[in-house]
Amino acid sequence: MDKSDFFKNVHDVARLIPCGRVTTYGAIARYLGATRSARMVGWAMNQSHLNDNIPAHRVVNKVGLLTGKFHFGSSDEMKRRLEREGVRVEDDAVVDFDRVFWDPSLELAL
DNA sequence: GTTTTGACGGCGG
DNA sequence: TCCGCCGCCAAAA
Repeated sequence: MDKSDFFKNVHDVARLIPCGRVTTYGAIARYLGATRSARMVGWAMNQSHLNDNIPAHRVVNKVGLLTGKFHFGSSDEMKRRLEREGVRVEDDAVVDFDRVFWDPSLELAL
């Protein structure tokens, strides 16, 4: 188990996020057993554009804010993709975040 | 080679 | 409950 698998794992989990649901960096980090390494998840997501079919737009911070929107082509790209999947976004924040929240450590229930 | 920053979040005061 | 510091570790300056 190389440390580099952490990034791979992040990407793998990100692909498992169901359509119309969102998760958080911390949730993914916790699922990987690195509760305090949420930042690494964020960095891993930055690398996600190198891979295919990774819905990075479904990953937000714990308050439901679209903190990574600036990493997309345009700041509205992320919001638009989420809304396209049925996730309502208002003022760069996910509406009913608790309701659409998808926790890998809970849903995947390792 | 060292220093700073970063798509965050937990934990302490 | 609210505010602030620390940790995590990789990439860029």
